[in-house]
Amino acid sequence: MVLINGNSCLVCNRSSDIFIALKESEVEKIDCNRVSLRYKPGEVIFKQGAPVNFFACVTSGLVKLYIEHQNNHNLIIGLTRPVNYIFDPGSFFDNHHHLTAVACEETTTCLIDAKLMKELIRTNSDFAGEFIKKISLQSVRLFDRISGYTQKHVYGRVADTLLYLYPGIYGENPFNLTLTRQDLADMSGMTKESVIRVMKKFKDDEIIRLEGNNLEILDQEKLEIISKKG
Amino acid sequence: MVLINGNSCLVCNRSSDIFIALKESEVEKIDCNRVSLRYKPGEVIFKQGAPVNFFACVTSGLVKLYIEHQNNHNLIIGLTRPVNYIFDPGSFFDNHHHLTAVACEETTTCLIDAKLMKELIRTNSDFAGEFIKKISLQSVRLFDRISGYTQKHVYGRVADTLLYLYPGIYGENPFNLTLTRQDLADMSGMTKESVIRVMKKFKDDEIIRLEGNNLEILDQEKLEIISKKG
DNA sequence: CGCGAGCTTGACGTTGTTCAACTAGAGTGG
DNA sequence: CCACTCTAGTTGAACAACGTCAAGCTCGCG
Repeated sequence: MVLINGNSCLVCNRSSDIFIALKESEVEKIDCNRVSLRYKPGEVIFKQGAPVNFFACVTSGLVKLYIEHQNNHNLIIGLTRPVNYIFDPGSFFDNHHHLTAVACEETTTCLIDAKLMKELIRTNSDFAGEFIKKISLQSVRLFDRISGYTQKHVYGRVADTLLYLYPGIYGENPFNLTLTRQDLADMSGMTKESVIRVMKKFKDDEIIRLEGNNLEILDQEKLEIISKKG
Repeated sequence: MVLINGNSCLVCNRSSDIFIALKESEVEKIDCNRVSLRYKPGEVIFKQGAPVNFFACVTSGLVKLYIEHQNNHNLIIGLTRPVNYIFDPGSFFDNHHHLTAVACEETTTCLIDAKLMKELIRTNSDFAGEFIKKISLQSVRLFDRISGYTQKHVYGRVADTLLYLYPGIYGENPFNLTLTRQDLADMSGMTKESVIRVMKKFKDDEIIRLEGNNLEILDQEKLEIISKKG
């Protein structure tokens, strides 16, 4: 990873939306206590179990957040696209990460000293409110996704994952899939072989078009039906 | 449900621990804006999809929180024992419940006007901080449980559930199981038939003692091994 | 050119669901 | 006080879904 501290937070058009709750003097404080870094695909931003030293704000690229499991079977609980802070609930709970964050593409993040963020939360209740909203949003999304893990069959789960990818993560429709098949499996709670088989079925049924890593959702409506039916 | 408004919050020994962040005048405000109700087993406290009108604090009994699913297959994401607020992230996100809360035993709750709570969060940043901590704690617990849903086999999942019940939910060891087999299934992401079969195996292996709804954990250590191994 | 990582495919076996039948106990009404 | 109904729990058999394993493929890179 490479240090690339650029513009001040005050003029950065990549600043997070939770900053609206901050006064200019507070943003300046953040500017003085941040580091901007560049990560290559596969590089770890923070690791489950490690103490929380900073808050990371993704300013470009794509980051996967997952729970590590013994036998290489991780569970990806979400992806973070710019511009967004990575909200690991462990930051507030026991000061240890409960998630691992890894760059999936060439990614840049701003790291901000955790003590400063916590102080701002303690002193600025509007900012605290924004934080509560963000954490809640993440929980709600998690609810939506996990209810599928146990209840739905593989087709429904892959459909869920594809609908999460577009339009949520990749904004355009054919898009270049920067996640591996294993990542898709870890997002859906299944094996990569099953992902491949389901995707092949979707391709045969002309629900998607897939060539290598170029993926196009052809029939979003049908995907939604499959997602609902399980 | 029956109205049973009792003592003032100021002298109630059942007040939630997040109240430590409140000034006396703020607690008094809450006291004026609350209702205490009694629920019978099976009664709904709030329902997924409904607007958030109040915050519920469980003062006695046991409450299950679940995500509703089409075909009667719910997913219980947690249980709430007194004295604790029920933290539905929807309260902060879009003002609609994303969970259903149902009493499992004879249960009493204090309902507090949502507007007041939100105002206190907005004006008292210590209180907001306590809220963030609570929501985070809930998320972390959820992480621990959901990672098991997709990765573990039925034995590991039931072991998880039993270890969550004791000592977390039922404080004493033999205990009277007030949850149904279906509830255990909904907590473990499986069918009630499978729960019964697994529990029978545990019984045969003398890991638990089970007579009707009287359950004793005989070998907690072995349960932990099964939980880890999956 | 050869190596390795990621992807794909097929055969096979296990796990856990489904379905159906049966039991036990609690509540109800004659 | 006894039939009745209803719900929760239990058991067994059959089947399908999905994971496992093993082999082969593709493509980028040294």
